[in-house]
Amino acid sequence: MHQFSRISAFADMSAGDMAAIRALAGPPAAYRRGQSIQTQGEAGPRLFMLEDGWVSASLGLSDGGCQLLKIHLPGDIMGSPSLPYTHAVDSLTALTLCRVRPIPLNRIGTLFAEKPRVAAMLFLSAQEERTILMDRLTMVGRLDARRRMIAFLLHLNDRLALAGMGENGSLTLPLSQQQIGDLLGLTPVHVNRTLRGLAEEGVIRRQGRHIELVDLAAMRKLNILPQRHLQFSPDWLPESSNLTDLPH
Amino acid sequence: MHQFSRISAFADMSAGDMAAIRALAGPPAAYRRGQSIQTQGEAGPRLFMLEDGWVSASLGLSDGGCQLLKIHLPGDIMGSPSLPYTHAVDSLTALTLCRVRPIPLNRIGTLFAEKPRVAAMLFLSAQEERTILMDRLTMVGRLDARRRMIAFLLHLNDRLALAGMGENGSLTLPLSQQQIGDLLGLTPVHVNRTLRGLAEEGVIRRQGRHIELVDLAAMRKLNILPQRHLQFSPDWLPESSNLTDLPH
DNA sequence: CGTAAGATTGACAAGCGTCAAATACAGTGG
DNA sequence: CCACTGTATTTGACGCTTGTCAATCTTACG
Repeated sequence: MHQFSRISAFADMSAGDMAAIRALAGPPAAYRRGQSIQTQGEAGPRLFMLEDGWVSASLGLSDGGCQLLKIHLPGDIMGSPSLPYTHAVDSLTALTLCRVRPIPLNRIGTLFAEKPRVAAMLFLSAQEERTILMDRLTMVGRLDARRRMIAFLLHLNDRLALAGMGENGSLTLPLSQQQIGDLLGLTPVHVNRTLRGLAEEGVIRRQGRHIELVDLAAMRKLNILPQRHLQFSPDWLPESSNLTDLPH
Repeated sequence: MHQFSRISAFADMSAGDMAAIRALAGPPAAYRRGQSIQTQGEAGPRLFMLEDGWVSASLGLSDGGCQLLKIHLPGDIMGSPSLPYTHAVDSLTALTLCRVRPIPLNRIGTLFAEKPRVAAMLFLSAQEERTILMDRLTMVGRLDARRRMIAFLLHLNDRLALAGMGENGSLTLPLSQQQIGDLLGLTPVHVNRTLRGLAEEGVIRRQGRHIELVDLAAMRKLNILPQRHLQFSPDWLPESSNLTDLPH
């Protein structure tokens, strides 16, 4: 009940629809910080639901480089980009101690057959992720380091707030500066410089990996990316099938 | 018949499934080069199928910057990233004279209700686009200008080859160097320098906007991004509903 | 207490952006 | 057919953001 109220992607879903998604997943497995859940290139895509903790999705390059593609928070479905491929396209790594539930692929098939409305919302969720990546691409392609950092901190802050994790304007990252660099397309050294700069200007305060966004309003004004407004239950969605739609 | 044999995303679809997608779209409208099909921020998402010509999807920044998100080729569905939102997230602009067919949204709803297999392939198609964006993000975040250009040229060459448009190793871009820069996260000046460099090294040959990839093998060796292998009809997909599944 | 990983800092180099001017090119109207 | 005009391409000079290298310091943890 608790962690599913904070799935941003499914914010608009009915209790029954949420139960349908939740029912897909198997029993949870635990991973320690740094442990690999899925390795890029491994055969056969797998699906997961993140029950608790933080997970990174990343793409490794043959020259040793690494790009962090997404920070997964509880409630996220992980592994879906690999579904149309023969091998896993990204690596999933536990950023904190976390619990992960596998989702058997054939249940996705029956979901499409039996619960068209939930399937459509899964489709919409994929499109939302696509838009988030479009924003990320724009951020890395057209913004300088300072603006990238601000956009990143704001985005994560909003996601955490929406998920009910941690108070607004205050976050503790389970990421090294190396990893923040891999996320933003910067070197760890420059991440450090950028953070120091923001702190010296008084835009943020920090101690260790804890960061406080001092002047949220000023930061939002510096954020060039357009605002997005979710409308997650459009009127063209198919009706709920009323068979197994009741919670519990 | 013709242009649908070149939809990479639906390469594995049965004739019946293809017909189901095709049947969604309305009559085509024509757009001249530079004309806007959809404007970022406009109310109410719309869906399109590109019948003929090239279209760019782009995201404008409030400081005047612009990021090209995707080059759409014939057969592509356009506008889907905006579906979960109240307003269009990207702009669609004709790069060449092109024909575009609108897809009424409610038909997507009935598609999910009546053709679960086709709906699932639509879902897979969204995941494929997501993976392509993940590759783009990695490219812009971790590769220098030279490698970005090579990866771009290779990617486009492969897409065109797969679509049966133009011979392998030879392409004519309907993009200005400004637009290539917006695609790769570079300035037009640096795009020019990079292209000149590649030409001087003999990796490519060019006259105007026509580019020949002289040494495809060498270029592929320089391409750091991992290769992807589509498996677009996994065994967990739901069965075709056998009502209107026959071609014609 | 010792060790390893991460954070911080400085000096330096380089890739890319910025500015500006020159050239080529396409479309238009006379 | 040609001058005219705006747009895209090309090129050079210069500067700044960011990357690279390397040393030091801090922190976490066994």
